[in-house]
Amino acid sequence: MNKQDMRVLKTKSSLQQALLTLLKTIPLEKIKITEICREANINRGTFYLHYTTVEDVFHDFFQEVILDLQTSYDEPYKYTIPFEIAKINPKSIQIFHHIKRHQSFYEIVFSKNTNKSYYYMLFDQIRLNVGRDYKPNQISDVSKEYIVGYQANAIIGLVIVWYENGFNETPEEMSRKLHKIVRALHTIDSP
Amino acid sequence: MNKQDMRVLKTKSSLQQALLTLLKTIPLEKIKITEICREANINRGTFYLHYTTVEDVFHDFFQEVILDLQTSYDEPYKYTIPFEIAKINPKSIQIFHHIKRHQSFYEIVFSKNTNKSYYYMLFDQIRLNVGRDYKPNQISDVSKEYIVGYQANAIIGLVIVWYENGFNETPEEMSRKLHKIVRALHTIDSP
DNA sequence: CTTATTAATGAACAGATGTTCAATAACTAA
DNA sequence: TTAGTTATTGAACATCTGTTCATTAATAAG
Repeated sequence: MNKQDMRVLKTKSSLQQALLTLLKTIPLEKIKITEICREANINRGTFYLHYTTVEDVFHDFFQEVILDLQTSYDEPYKYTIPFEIAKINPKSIQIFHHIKRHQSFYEIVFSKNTNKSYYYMLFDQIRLNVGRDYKPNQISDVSKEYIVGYQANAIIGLVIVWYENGFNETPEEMSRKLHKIVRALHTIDSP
Repeated sequence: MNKQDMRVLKTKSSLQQALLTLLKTIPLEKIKITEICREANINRGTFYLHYTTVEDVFHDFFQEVILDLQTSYDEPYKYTIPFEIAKINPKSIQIFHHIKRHQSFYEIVFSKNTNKSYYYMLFDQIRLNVGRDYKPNQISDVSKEYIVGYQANAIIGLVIVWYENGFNETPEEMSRKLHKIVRALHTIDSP
């Protein structure tokens, strides 16, 4: 399975293209290996040479989406160093633009029928970035990883509600919400 | 399919018991319908009379777990009304005790290979309770559902990190962490 | 206890999965 | 261009899925 081999590249891209075609009419979890192979004109035995499940093929795509997420997240850093989410211009929170851009992918990510691997890929990437903003000893006796996990999944919670509402709000509106919540949690109700 | 019929009850409980037995050695997503039926001495055709997938059987169990979650969540309310998470005694945050009690279930819930339906059941239940603590106009221009989604999923974020660490910390320690984070987010960094 | 109802069974089916194999075709490096 | 490597193919296999059906057995209600 030489990755340079043109035959391998061709086979993989045929399968990926076939998956995209099928995804327009069939939900991911209902797509059979047999069906992808039929659509791609690839022998079923060949499929198992490269992938083991239909989701494996989807995984390849998702890598690119995650790359775009990182680019989006890096955006505001270009202008604000150090990064403090509570003080930044909400317009520069680009994650919601990224999600809206890949809406059809994220509908799969948040669908209750697909497994959690894509959710965790998203979670990990956001944790990476939230961790970058972390200031040591922010909260005494609570380790960084828990605070980061808390904050990263909170953002995803916002996105899940957005997803449940059919992604109706604009990305700008969502950025504003996040900005307001984070600011509020830092300012209201102080003793 | 009369739900009163003893035969139905017997069949269902046989299948449920068989699932529990198999779960001790095989992960949920690898358990085949054929295997449950073999273990339960139930005809495969009968299985389809009551369930459609292996996960359907698991679902029945999970209902009971969610019930226990609600009971745990209700605990502190008995003593503190109105409920304010930032001011409550961390010992009375019972959710982590609940999860530790059902650790083997939650290992399935958070496994990256199972689908998101159990995650969402947990999320919904926590949202229900976070929503109960909600004070109107907490954050202007951000609707309740988004704030609740944010906070509920944040708590789950904490649990995911706990899960990743093999549930090593005690429930008391986790309650303390949540308490500290919530308090900190309400008190530090105020202008 | 009897009877009408209905759940469970076993058998059968087409289709999908996961895997293996020798034969063939396509590719790379020389 | 050629020779050697290796990906792809098609065929075959056992197993699992999803569904249907007449037959049998268990149950609830009178």
